[in-house]
Amino acid sequence: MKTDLIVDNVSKHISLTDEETDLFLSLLIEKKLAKRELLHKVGDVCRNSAFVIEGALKGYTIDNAGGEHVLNFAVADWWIADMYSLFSQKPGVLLIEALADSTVLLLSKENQELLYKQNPKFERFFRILVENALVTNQQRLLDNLSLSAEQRYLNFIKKYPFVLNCAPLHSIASYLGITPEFLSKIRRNIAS
Amino acid sequence: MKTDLIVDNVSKHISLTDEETDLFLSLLIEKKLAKRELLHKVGDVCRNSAFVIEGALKGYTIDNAGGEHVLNFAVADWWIADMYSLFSQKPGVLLIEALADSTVLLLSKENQELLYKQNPKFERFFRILVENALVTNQQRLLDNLSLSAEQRYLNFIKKYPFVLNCAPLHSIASYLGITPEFLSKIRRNIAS
DNA sequence: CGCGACGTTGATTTGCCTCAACGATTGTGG
DNA sequence: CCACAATCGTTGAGGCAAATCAACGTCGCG
Repeated sequence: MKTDLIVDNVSKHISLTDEETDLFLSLLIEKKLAKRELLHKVGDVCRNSAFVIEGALKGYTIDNAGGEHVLNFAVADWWIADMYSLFSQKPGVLLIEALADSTVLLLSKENQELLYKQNPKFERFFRILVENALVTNQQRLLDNLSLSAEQRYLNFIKKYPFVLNCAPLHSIASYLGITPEFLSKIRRNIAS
Repeated sequence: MKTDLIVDNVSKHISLTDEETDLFLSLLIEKKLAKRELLHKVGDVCRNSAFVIEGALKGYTIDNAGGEHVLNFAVADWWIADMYSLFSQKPGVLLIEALADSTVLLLSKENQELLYKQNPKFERFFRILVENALVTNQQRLLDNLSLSAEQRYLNFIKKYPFVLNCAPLHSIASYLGITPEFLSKIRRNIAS
């Protein structure tokens, strides 16, 4: 199991002894996903956080009219889950799907709670993780309220250039809150 | 100092002994704000979380064109801060302003860190607080991506009816991502 | 090979914005 | 306690950003 990435990820916010690292790693399960495979679907209770080792995923909803709305992407070194469902243990509202063949490490809700009990450091780590996610989300909300579609797209490719390589354009359009057709027109304008 | 409200708020997520409650309360500072007074402004480093005892506040940005964009409201029993600045201790991006004469309890960043060190329960409490804020934010993002302005307004008055009483309509319009004029027209349609 | 997913283009429509103007409140200095 | 200004909510006319609809070429894949 490739564990360097996740150990580094955790070590960015808390420092672990060798024993703590071993405990943490012992609670993870590796899972491979084929392109288009679902990690989570609407109505299921989300039992795991997923840390991406390789590949890419998207979290999204489907509205009454069948339209897809992308809440987030996740690539290597990112965490993803249906957080509403994970935190509340109620049926989830998201689909989480692999955009390419991917490998993730799963940490179950029970093991996460176990970590919290065993060592407050882990509670600290996940607090910081969620804090950062919240700030990123707030900034995205403000961007959606204040910027044009073209400015949002330019922000996006500056902030997440690597996502351009693994996510189809219509998913990026959905993430930005516009139609694929309009994104196509934006890209034409920028190119010229 | 009126402390029942905040003790209840904390007790929703963790259970405290009398000593822990006393410690927590001893770290709070009461602050009164007049209508239009700022709790935080752009460029300042945010040094406190604020818990609202009475009144109402809004957190917002001002764009290059002078337009106001409301990120969030806070009424009694809610927490508010420039979270980007609070977490990173870098200069903030938000204005936080009292919509009416208000009373808040301030918990400084240092005291918050002190609580974390003294007792992991508090780290747990704030983790859960941020988790809930994140989920609410994600839902709002999805609503903005998938619903019409009218549907967002109807959602808003259903979810936060009490905010209608204390926030001016142009701030609510800004929160919803529309102009005051258009909100006015939506309200006319709904009334008929 | 043939089908479905993807990205693009053009024509048309629409949800929401801009601008300008108007009463009704609120609040504030003289 | 009044006069005047500022804020607030609303209305209508006109405009624009982005959606919708329909069509087409390309590619990867079963």
